[in-house]
Amino acid sequence: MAGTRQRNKDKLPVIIDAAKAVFARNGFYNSQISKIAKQAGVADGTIYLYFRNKEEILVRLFEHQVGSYILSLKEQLKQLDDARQRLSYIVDQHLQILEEDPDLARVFQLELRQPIAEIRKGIAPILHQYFQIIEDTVCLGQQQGYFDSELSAKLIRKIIFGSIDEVATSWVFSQKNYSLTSQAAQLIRVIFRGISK
Amino acid sequence: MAGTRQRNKDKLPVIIDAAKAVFARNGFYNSQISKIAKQAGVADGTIYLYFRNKEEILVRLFEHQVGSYILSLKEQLKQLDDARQRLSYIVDQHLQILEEDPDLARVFQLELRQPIAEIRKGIAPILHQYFQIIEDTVCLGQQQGYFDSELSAKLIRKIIFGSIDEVATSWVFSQKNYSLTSQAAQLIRVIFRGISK
Amino acid sequence: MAGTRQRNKDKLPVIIDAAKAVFARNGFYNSQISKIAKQAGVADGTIYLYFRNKEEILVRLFEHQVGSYILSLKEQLKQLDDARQRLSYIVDQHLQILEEDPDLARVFQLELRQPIAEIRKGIAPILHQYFQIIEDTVCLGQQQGYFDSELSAKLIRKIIFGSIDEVATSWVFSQKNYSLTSQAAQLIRVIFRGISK
Amino acid sequence: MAGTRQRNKDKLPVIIDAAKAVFARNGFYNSQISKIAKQAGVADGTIYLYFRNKEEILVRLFEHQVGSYILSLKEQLKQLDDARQRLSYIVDQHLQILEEDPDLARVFQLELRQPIAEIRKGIAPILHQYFQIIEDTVCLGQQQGYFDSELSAKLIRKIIFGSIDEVATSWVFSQKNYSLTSQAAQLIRVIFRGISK
DNA sequence: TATGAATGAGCCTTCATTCAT
DNA sequence: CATGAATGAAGGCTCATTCAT
Repeated sequence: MAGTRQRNKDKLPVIIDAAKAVFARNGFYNSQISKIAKQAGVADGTIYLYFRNKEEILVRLFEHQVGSYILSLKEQLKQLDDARQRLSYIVDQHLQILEEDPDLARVFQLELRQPIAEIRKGIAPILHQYFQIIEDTVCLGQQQGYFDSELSAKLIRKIIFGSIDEVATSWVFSQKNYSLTSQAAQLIRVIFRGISK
Repeated sequence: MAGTRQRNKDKLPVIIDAAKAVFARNGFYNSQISKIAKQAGVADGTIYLYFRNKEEILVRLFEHQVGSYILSLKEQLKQLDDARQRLSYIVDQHLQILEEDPDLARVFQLELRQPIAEIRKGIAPILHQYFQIIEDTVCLGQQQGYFDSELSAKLIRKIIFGSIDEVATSWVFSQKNYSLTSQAAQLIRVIFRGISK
Repeated sequence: MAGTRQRNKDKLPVIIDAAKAVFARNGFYNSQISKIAKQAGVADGTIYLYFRNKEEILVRLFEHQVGSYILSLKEQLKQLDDARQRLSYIVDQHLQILEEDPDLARVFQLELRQPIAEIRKGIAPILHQYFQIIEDTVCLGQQQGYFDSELSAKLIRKIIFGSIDEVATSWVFSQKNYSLTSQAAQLIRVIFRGISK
Repeated sequence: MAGTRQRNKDKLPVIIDAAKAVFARNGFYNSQISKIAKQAGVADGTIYLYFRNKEEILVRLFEHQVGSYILSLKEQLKQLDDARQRLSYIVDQHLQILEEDPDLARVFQLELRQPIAEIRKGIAPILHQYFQIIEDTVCLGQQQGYFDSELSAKLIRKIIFGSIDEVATSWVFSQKNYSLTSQAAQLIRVIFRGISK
């Protein structure tokens, strides 16, 4: 008897957490629905009450985590007037979140890079929101006279995001025998120098 | 016509070119061996005379393109004494190669990001060679007194590669209605400022 | 709106009507229980308070419609003494009922032909009652000296039923741009000539 | 090691024969591809080298059997000048073919009645060819003055086909303890009387 | 070397049915 | 009686890989 039937519990977060763990451990391609269901303690079919298909699990996992993060990030940034402080905060938090949740880091830095149209399209809106926050912060810094106004804000965003992303990916591939956040200070220093007036 | 029958020629480069085109058009996951074989004008089984499996095609495609590039890159860098010139050259060439071959760009920036162990491991040695060239150049610049010696060369490499990579990926996703190499100058300027003494 | 919630009413006829419409529109195989439940305005589980399984819905739909028809048919036939009049009436009514209810026609002529043992067995008793009525009428006609007594009544029944059935099926497949009952007269004429003394 | 690989043998007729037997024994719905493959002595995947999907097997089985039958039927009919002889021949052969191959009879009379659009559409062209032959024969008989010209040839065809079909279906359902062809004579007599001038 | 027909393991998804509420 | 979330068995189909020719 595969467990008594659970009712009235919201299975959505349970499944998302299970998927995160399974994806991190096995990779998206090798994470069969049955594995995720088992990990979540639900039946295979139950997954499909919450998700249209396997790809959507990955997309919704991203939305779930990043969507709420963006909300709190926006809230926190309001507290800071100085664009340099804001940018610092963004980089710091980005690295900290990944370091605190290695499964999440693995899923974000590796599995989410699936070259599957449905996944890329599903992720795009949220990702672009995050890009926008960075670009807005850069623009603010330019208005405040801290950052070089001759540089394209979009290009700077690519440099910032690209740098963080590569630092994070290297850390995931490494044995994680060093702290990810410990790289934040130097990373921010280089970025600031690079884009300052 | 998807390729006339090739005879008595080495089929290896033909297959690699075919794979590049098919991967770029359909994505790795949706590029069946039979599609690649058809595009190359050979039988399905012939592919397996040259490659152990599908993953190896992607890896060898990478090795084929990047391996020879690294050789010529090393040659060119020897001609330049100034680490700043060398770094400039690296960034420039990186972007230029991708811009000149959109299929290659698509495969490198998207399809090669497969979270499949065999692919990642296969690519690693060559990729690390490329990373080493960048790090060596950074160290040289530090010795020459141009770059800040207090910064970790490895971290700087991550920033440089991460930035280029993100700029390239954005371009691939875009309608490519702007020049990729046109971004090189600003990108290099930011990097230089960021890591200069 | 696919049916407002019914309360305190016998849901059996509601479900049967819903099933008829859904079967006619989607075919038996593509008519999920959830579709029928939605159309009937009841919960999926409610269906199983009235029917053992999906097949039984089809069978009981048949019983429901044909069973009561047979009762009234027998009643009507009693009014007629002449076997020729009786047979005429049977053919007429058969076609008329189908023409008046296109959903019913579709279900009877197509969906009910499921090669599923449970369905065939469930339908058989009622269908055989109908066959018996036809055969009895034929026998009566033979006794009355109208029909050729050398012909097997059972064979004649097959010819009569087969003819009506094929005429009806053709009509269902057609765009129904002609009247089904308009074929009754000619059909009866051929049959009568065929079996008359 | 499921048997040594068979090469250069045309597996198409082998699969079709296997499908006929499996469909007859289990019904279309309960005839898994793996069952058909096993019966045919090929791998599951091999089926899909010859058929797009399960439905197509049924359709092509019909085409295979009826298509060639129609060719020979047309040939034979040419030998006969009298429309009455032709019609006799058609009915006779129809019943004889089914009686000689009980598996075929079961598939034709029961399994082929699947209310699945793809199957109905696939069968239609061939079936209509057969209908046409019957209608043409009826028309010829009308021109030759044997059959009543006031009757619609199409309606007569429905009566003829419907009658044969019902006789055949009854026989399939029966324990087959009587000869199907033995019914031909009476059936033809009734039809002739019914449609004669 | 080259072929391409054949293989068969593997998995996502559906949906009839159940049962705790 | 009624609900509808949860179940989980079942199977059609794909496609990387093999190997007799």
